[in-house]
Amino acid sequence: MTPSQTAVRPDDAPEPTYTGPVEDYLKTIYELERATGTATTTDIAHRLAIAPASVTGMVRRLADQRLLKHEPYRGVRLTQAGQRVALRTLRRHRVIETFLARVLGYPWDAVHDEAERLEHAASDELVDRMATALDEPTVDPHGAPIPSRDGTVNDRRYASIADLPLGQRARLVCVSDDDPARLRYLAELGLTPGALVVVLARAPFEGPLSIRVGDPGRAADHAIGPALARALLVEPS
Amino acid sequence: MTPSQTAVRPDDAPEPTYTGPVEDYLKTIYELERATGTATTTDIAHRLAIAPASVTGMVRRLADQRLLKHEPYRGVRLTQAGQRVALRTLRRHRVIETFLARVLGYPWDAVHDEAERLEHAASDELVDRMATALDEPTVDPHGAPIPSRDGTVNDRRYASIADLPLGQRARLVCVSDDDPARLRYLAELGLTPGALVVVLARAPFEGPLSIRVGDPGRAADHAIGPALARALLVEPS
DNA sequence: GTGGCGATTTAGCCTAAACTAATTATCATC
DNA sequence: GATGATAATTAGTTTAGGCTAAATCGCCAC
Ligand SMILES: [Mn+2]
Ligand SMILES: [Mn+2]
Ligand SMILES: [Mn+2]
Ligand SMILES: [Mn+2]
Repeated sequence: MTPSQTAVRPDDAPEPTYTGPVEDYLKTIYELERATGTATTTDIAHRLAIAPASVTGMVRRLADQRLLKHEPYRGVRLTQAGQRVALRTLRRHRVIETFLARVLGYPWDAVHDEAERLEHAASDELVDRMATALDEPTVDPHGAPIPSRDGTVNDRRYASIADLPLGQRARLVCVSDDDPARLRYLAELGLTPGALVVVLARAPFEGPLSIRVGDPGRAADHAIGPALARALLVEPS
Repeated sequence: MTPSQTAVRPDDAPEPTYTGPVEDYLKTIYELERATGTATTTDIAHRLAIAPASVTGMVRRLADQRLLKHEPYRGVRLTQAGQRVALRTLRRHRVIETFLARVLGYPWDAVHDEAERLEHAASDELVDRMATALDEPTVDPHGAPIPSRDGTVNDRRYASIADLPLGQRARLVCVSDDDPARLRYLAELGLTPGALVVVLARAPFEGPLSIRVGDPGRAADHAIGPALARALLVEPS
């Protein structure tokens, strides 16, 4: 667990405020860049559920504000300034999710949608107070790392359970959080962060995986599809 | 303390969602109507810190949506539907203020600005969870009544300390919440909801009031201006 | 009743952020 | 090296919610 610097703040200028849509674009681009190297127009459009032409328009505005660089027909890359805004928004989102789950008893499949709106309305002051009340949490309810106040984040890459060698014991680290129904299903299977998992068998041709979930004695076996498997990140143990 | 019906919900239709600006207009109009009978263009503009011409435009849109009736050059009145939205927003605002103060330790002069934004992003679900966690509070940190889930509110009128007879003992019920500096000053003077107050003297020609604040033994005397006095609501006791 | 003045509305403009339809660029394939 | 298929951009439109400047209304004083 080596937290590594991914963005620095160059000075103490009072960070300007951005609109909700702008924060969501930057957050999405940050995650796409991290996942696939560069963020393309279509990917961004798909994630935000808007038309590709709309993305082109917003990307031009964000480039004007030096929040990203746009290579037409190629993709976009966040600047340091853009990354800073993205990480601040990601911190808000994840601190809020954690607060809703731990303090207000929200089920883990309901926190994401609520946080998706609150992240744009909550002040840094509020988010910091929540973080303090939670004793400075480092991961959100789905296992995603929470960036620190000063914009550093644990950006360690984990393997997906889809790539885990047969028989290798591992801990579930993180699950993707955007589909409530999927999250409810995962909880039913005991697939929450920290759970012990082993892959028993993997069927060929994009077939299902047989997995054993849970600590010895209370383990249960399940079969999951390859798409679901790719959304589960694990750490061998 | 007789809670009286100020709005009813006619059916169980899923209340549509409104934009932040719309909610703020309706909330402001509700309060102006309550305070002065009718809400005028200039009053609304002044409260929301926007140009009167902008208010005329928005009022037309709100009238189109049957949220209020507009008599040109005369003023506006909320419809039942408009009142319902106003009270729901007011409930959110006040529950959020109370939560910030009691659970997260916010000072009472900082909760209003934060709630002014969060009230538009928080779901009813979240607000109800906050209210439950607070054991269904009935007043916010400034003493204003919190509308219930079903849209009823204690709309009892209180006298201002400016109108209190000399020597009459009274309890401070509610202070206006929009000026942080004023709130900090009131706290310094011990003028928080529940405080015992007596008017000792009142200078003529809009002069200052001499008041005694606090329970016998720990009481202190202060002089306050008439404008400040009008912002302090009391209940004789 | 007429003037004047403050309150209000109208007219015209702007920005953000979305859309659809049409055009253009890139790239793999023949 | 020409050709589609796919991705991306451009062009033009829409809606919400602001703005300023100009016109108009309501009402009080004379
Ligand atoms: Mn989330
Ligand atoms: Mn969001
Ligand atoms: Mn308030
Ligand atoms: Mn507000």
